[in-house]
Amino acid sequence: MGIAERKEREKTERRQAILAAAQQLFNEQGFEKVSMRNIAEAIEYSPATIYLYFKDKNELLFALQNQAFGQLAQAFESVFSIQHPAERLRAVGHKYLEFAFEHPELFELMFIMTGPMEAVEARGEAAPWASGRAAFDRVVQVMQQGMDAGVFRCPNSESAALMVWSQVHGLAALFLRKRLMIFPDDRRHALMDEAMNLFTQVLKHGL
Amino acid sequence: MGIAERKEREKTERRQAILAAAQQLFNEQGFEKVSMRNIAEAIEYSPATIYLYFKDKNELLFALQNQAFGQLAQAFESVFSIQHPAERLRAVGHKYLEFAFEHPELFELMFIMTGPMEAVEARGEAAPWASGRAAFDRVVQVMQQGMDAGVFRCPNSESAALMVWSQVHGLAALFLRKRLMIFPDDRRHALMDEAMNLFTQVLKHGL
DNA sequence: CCAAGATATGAACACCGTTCACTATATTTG
DNA sequence: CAAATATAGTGAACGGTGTTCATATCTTGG
Repeated sequence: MGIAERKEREKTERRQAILAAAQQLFNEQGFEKVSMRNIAEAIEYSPATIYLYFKDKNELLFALQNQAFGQLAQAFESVFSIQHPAERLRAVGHKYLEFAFEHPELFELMFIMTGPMEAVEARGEAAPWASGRAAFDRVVQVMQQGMDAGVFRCPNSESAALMVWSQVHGLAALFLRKRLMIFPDDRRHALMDEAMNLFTQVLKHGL
Repeated sequence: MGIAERKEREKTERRQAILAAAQQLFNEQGFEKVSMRNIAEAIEYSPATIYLYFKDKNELLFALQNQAFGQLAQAFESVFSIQHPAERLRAVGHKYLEFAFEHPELFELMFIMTGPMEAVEARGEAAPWASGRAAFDRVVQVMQQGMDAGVFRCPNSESAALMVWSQVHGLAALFLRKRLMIFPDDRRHALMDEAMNLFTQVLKHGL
């Protein structure tokens, strides 16, 4: 049945084209400009057509989010070549912030927008949101390696990873949501660097 | 000129009524249901009327945000009766998380929604966003006290406050945006507690 | 009592996500 | 090959959003 296969292939191609158009819209216009109508216009289809390939906008955002988490996990890969656990952890934090600043729209998608998570809830799978978990597991792994090497002393790699994740996420989220406007423009970045440096220092010796 | 005064008073009263209605809508229906039309309906006015008292929705949200920051700063006040700096800092973090979980809609307003910050940017004042700064300064103060007492060893109370703020904010933001769905329901809260406990532990002795 | 100013609003504009009856095309069947 | 059927796509509509503006009403100083 070569025809059925071709149809299948064409279908996923169109699905991919929709995602690509949405992705581009995200990067070039910002998440607020990503509407079903704008996406449709970009691929020269009617808005209604998108609903043949995605149940609703949340499902589309969810698919996009999964791609983004793939990219983030990819960005983490390079840190595993770093030998010392503390340096490796520091690199993970750095990669996270770097990713947030270089791809603020993907950061929105992954960590701030409610839409994709509503799709996760609507699915109600037993092991939901695998792409998010996979990215987080990279950090768990780094913590575990540090514990195994006797460098980190903590009861649980998962909670330790959550602590580190929260730290860098908090900084990135406050910045991207303009909440660091309480600081003068010229002090802002320096202050963020100081906060991060202090954190790594605290991990070593305490406050 | 008693009349002019009365007019002035009535004007601010109506402004306040609008804010109160919006506040109530926030608490009872969630931030997504707070529309100009819903607010107008609640106070039995036309939507257009609100624009006589607020330039646009962002200005209204900004006013609401300021009230929320007042409440948060208020919630921080009690920690200053705690003697030991480390315990006091721990209490600040606890208060922050408590506030986030008890008033998730106010948390949205203060730290996640883009609307209020666009109003701040539109104003372009020399010292913008004073209410946010005031709340943050409570944490700076706690850090400074710890440094003065010789308990905290860090170069700068402001960057140290930013680190602590980011830590608790990150945890609250990840939770409220449903990003902790990677954890099973029954482990979630325990894991958050562990992460917070680990952080305070790390502040003492390092990792 | 009238003119002027303050206050309020209905209707409209341009968006948004979503649905559905409908058409046009491609494929399968008789 | 023709008829029946399945697939793909869409225009128009529904109810929602923030916002603007001409119009109407009500209050007040002269």
